[in-house]
Amino acid sequence: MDAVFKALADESRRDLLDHLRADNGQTLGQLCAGLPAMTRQAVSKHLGILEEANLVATVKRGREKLHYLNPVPIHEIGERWIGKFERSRLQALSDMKNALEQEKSDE
Amino acid sequence: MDAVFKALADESRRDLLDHLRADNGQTLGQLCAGLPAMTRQAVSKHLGILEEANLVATVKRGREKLHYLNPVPIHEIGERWIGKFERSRLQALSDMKNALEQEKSDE
DNA sequence: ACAATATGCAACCTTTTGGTTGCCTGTCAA
DNA sequence: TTGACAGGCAACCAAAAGGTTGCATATTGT
Repeated sequence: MDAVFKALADESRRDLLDHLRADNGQTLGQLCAGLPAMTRQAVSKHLGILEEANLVATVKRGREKLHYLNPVPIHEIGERWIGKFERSRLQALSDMKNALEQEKSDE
Repeated sequence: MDAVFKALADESRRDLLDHLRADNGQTLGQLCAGLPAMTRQAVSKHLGILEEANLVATVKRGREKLHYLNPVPIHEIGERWIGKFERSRLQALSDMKNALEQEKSDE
């Protein structure tokens, strides 16, 4: 679990997860295009860390490598500090918040 | 949100959250007693970081300061990368896992 | 008032981390 | 086969993070 938290501690890596969530199964090159402020080697290093933390799974296809977001470790974070009752209460709250924001963007 | 992930990146701070989850509202001194491998100043620093990340809320009572775990930011982590459908699926899986572990410890 | 208790603040040091540059390997298409 | 494309590896550097020591402040009980 330590690797998961360490991996999530960096903004660039969270951005990478965001990009994968928006478009799953991207190659290193594609992800680099989405983060122009970083060299390919830096992105590659970050992906390595995310992969080691089991937050992304990869499939090699020819000379390219596809990256997929794995949500399981993220889900397990909540299991650690949030009780069963608290969870449904918090979920209700954030659902309500989302709904309100939805309404707001509709008007 | 950055502060939250940074705060959770450290094992000692996660331990502190565990201790608070087990027994909410502890003072600095009490928490130190639970982590004998660290000086009071180190624990204090960690608590400061957790407080800044809004993961713990504090109440001053006389000369002591009580620390309470705040689960809201933790819950919001899942909201970022886990979709609505995925969430219920993952929850069902971990509930099943917990149930199986429960049975196992009963026998 | 005063000593003990509970915590806060700041300077300092060591390790870890994010990032870069440079070079190497493997795969595809002409 | 050969050049271009996709990615991997390693050494190195600057910045950030965790931890310690030392001292200061505030509250409590006698």
